[in-house]
Amino acid sequence: MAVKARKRGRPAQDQSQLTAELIVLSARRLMQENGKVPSIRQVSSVLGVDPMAIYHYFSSKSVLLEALTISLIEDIYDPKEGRKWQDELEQLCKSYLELLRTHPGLLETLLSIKAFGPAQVFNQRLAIILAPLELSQSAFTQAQDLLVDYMHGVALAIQCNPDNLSSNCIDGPLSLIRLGLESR
Amino acid sequence: MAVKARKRGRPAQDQSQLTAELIVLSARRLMQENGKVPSIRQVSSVLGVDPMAIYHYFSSKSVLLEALTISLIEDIYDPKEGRKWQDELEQLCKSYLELLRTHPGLLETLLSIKAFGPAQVFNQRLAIILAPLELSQSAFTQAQDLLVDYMHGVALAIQCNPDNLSSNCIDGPLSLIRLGLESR
DNA sequence: AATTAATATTCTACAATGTAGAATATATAT
DNA sequence: ATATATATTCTACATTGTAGAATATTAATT
Repeated sequence: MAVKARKRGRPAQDQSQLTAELIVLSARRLMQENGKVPSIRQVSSVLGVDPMAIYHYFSSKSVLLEALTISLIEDIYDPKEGRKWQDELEQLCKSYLELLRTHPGLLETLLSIKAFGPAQVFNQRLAIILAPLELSQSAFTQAQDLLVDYMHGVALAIQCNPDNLSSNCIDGPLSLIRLGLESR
Repeated sequence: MAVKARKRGRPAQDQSQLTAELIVLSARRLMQENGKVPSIRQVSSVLGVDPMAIYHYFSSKSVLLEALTISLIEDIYDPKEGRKWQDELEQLCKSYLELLRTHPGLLETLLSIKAFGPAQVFNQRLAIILAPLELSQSAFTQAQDLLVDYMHGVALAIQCNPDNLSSNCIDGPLSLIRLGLESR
């Protein structure tokens, strides 16, 4: 039997309602399954709904992708007090990378976000981790800029070469950065 | 008067002939003018030719973009002997960035290229520049991996935020990397 | 010179995509 | 009871990459 086609117009209360969260969740799952940004039609299809229904909740696809991207924040490693900053740094970086690796195609969205997104959270937590080093303002900013852009570069490389590259490829470069930081 | 529509079939000898180079050149110019990867139809339009004519020279759009990307190699800074490695490094990085900044949308193509592309040239010239430092094999690879991926990350950031960012944003991070290298 | 094959091109057409705008059915407010 | 707001489907369009066929010119073969 075919899935019963929904009627036109606002659905009755017993009918399942669409929500922004549901849409983001479906898009996110599709993204992880297929390794790429899904089309609006694909998202609407798994929700059993007309493509245009999505636009009641998100004014455009890029707005939906922004919401999706912001929802990834919760998966970023949250540093604990009183551990070696070197280890914390590695964990933060790898969780961030893992996030981007498992959600390919979001980099450009992420970098275009004006609001408080994953990149800002990364920077914020990086600040906490590097605090014990008591770097000068400028030295800290240098490290921050270097690290976050390096992460994005690696994420892109992994995205374009998923088979040859893993998150471990940052180990060497990270140790070089640590060296630079320690010699301040 | 309208541009006289070309006849179907192979053109006579006096007619201007299409070439792979001409196509790449047109695509490249369009890319710089419009700040994004052109559609096949746009390219064919400035060449006064049917879209499908392009496919006689390139089997797919991505193959054309690869050719375009490889043609950018000639714009990468070629380091001179006997200068300070720090200055040469900066020049190499900035020329590479400039290249990517003026040809937005090629990053993914660039990173997918199996053949000898701009990224390989960057790495090669980096090796020449860093030679005087006499780094260990592993230290050198670390620096190489860090730098090239950092460049790509910055390029992406600039691409997503062309108004707020310039090539100078690498100055701080570069000095941190130099510090790491000098302490080897 | 005649015929055949290769080459360079246009033409037609299709599927996928984002999304504008209208129609419609239900819920809520007045 | 009526009007307005809300949530949805329907229809339609422009853009894009590109497959496949038709066609005109050139080059190779007989």
